[in-house]
Amino acid sequence: MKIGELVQATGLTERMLRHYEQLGIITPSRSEGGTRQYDEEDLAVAQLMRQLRALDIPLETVAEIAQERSKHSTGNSSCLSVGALLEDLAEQLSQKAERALSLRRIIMDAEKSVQECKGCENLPSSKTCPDCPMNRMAEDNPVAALIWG
Amino acid sequence: MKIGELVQATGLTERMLRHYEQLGIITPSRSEGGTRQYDEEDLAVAQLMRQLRALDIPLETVAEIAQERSKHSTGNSSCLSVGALLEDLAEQLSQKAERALSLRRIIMDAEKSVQECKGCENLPSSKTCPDCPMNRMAEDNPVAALIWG
DNA sequence: CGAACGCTGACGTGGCGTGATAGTAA
DNA sequence: ATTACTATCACGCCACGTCAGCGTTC
Repeated sequence: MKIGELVQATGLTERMLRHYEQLGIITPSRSEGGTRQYDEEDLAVAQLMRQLRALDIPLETVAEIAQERSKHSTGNSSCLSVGALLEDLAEQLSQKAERALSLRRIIMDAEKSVQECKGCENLPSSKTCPDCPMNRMAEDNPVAALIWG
Repeated sequence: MKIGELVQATGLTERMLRHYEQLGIITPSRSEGGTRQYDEEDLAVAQLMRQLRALDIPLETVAEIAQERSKHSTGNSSCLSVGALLEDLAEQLSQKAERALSLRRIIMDAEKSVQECKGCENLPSSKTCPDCPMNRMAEDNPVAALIWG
């Protein structure tokens, strides 16, 4: 498929696809005339890029992984290097997932507390609503502190 | 505590803390002379910021949450708005966690496949190692396609 | 009183794109 | 006629870094 079709299929822009190519991430073959010819694997990688970008994985990180294999002359040595890069990335993703979930808990706890202000007609601040449950919540929930600060 | 102590305690920089203040995220009191005085809640929020930034949550998103309460004159109305913002963020975090974990699976699958090249002395590419398991893997694992492309 | 620390304000930087334009080729 | 190519330059956003020049704190 040509670049326009890939744009349709992925929602990426031509600019992005060419940029990724410059970084060695997607390397389509070319027609006689120089037109990029993307295959199914290129499509899969392009879609992968959307996921990676949605997770704010830097293009450089991806580029390193994409290029590592070709820096080696044996399967054995490339396997070791590439494996290390993949493990790194997997570890980062684990941490992100963990962080996201733990933060989510904190946010939902804070939200529960916020809901208790339903129906309250006081001006919401520690001075104008001294008995508000938010006052205590802000002491041990940072998100509550953020809101209430 | 003064800004220097907060820097020690959080690993953030002075610049970041002042920036967060400009956005209304952390609002320490001031001494007579104008020096920022951070309390325990400010510390908690500063630490929260590290988590949020590690997850690439835009400062603007955090700033909106931090400032929403003060835009309302009753607990009831602020509760509704702030609650909605918190739910949004919680939802985003859920999605991030999901994405991260699903991507992690794909990466680890690819890595498993990569490990099979241990001990291989061929030049690692589809042409020079036609029977390599990577050839099949690249067809249904986008990360494998990225490496092998 | 002086060294260390803090303040504001303004400008610079790096990552990640976006867009525009121009001229050519498929 | 439409689409794609190279190349280049500018622009913009975000989250800071950096520096100058001056005020505060201990």
